Amino acid sequence: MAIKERRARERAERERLIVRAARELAETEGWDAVTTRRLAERIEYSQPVLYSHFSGKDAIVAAVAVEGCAELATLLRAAAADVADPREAFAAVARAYLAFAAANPALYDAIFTLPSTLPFGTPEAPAPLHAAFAAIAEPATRSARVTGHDPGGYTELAWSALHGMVTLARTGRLRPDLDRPRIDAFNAVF
Amino acid sequence: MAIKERRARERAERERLIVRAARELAETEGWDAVTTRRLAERIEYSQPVLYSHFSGKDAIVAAVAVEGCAELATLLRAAAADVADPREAFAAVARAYLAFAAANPALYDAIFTLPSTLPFGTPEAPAPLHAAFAAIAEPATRSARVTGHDPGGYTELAWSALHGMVTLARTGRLRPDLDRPRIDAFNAVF
DNA sequence: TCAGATGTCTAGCGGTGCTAGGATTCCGTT
DNA sequence: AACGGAATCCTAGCACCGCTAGACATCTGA
Repeated sequence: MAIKERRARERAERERLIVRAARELAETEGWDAVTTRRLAERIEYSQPVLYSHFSGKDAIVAAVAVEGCAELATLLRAAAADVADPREAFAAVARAYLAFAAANPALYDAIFTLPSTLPFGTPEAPAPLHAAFAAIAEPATRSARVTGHDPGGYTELAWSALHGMVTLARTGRLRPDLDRPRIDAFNAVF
Repeated sequence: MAIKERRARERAERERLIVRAARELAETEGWDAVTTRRLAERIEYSQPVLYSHFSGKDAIVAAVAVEGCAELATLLRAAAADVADPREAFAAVARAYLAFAAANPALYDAIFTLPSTLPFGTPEAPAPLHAAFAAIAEPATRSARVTGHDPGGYTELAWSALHGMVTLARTGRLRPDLDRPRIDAFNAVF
């Protein structure tokens, strides 16, 4: 029965290969360049193989997104780890969030902007999704308590502001020379 | 030479027809449903006719976006018109902004989220774009003066928050039951 | 050794944005 | 009134997309 195990191992390995290839291709040439044909060529298999691992292209993007969520969660947690003051901790998380988005634009898109079928608010969402949201929500909630705001609304508002900055800046709708003042305003306001 | 004028008039009329058809189709079935074939069928011409008016599909979307910008600008100006207090005026603008996005999701996408080739920050941007931004920026700046923040950063941050709320809510990433607290937090913070 | 399960590929479907080239209609001139 | 040329429009097709049916090879276990 060891043969079956080896097979399963090889399958899992190939699945990781697909996700990695999709991510790399997206990061270097953008998601538009991630087609099933190019992906298949990249992993040196034919197209249909992709569909034996994932239900479709969306599922591949979703897999990349989940992977990215896990990384984002650890990054945000690390940013907040050694900061005692709640507002300073949240500011550090915000900085880390923006840095992540700037460093991994395609990954960020996979998680937050591409029309995904990922169930976000629901309990059956993959664990990394919850982890990433918690890594934002917990520092935000602590900051809300200090500033005396409703934690839920405050958290989602702050997250919206971060997400809005990322997406508007990416499409050239925000002035780059206002990057600093914008973040200063964020820290002043939240 | 009146013939040439009539021709030009008919051409302009057909161009408006294309933009209107694209907008209606997008609003009823989403931008994915707006294909050049369906658009051509809708205006009762063949596909290539579209390309005699616009350089490509992107240009059609951009035309819809410009049209939407003009409407958004007038809406926002109307919202701020009769409110004396700067912070209350800005809150009214924010409400109008969110209402516009909720009422015209496809139009909002055309303006703010679809990968557009519209030159946003630059001076050569179409007038409606400047008008729409000004309709946000002016009340925001007045509010910033009252609250003692840097106008530029404050304006772009507030806009980012609004835009983030719209896009995250649309993709099911924000909890609908927190809609009110979120807006309350916005009003408390900005 | 051999039937059957498993895995993979080739070929193709209906769709996309976009365009070349021919047909048709209309215009200004003789 | 008739004609040559310009303007207009459509048919047909390109290369690409996501996705899948069915043939082919390979490997497994009796």
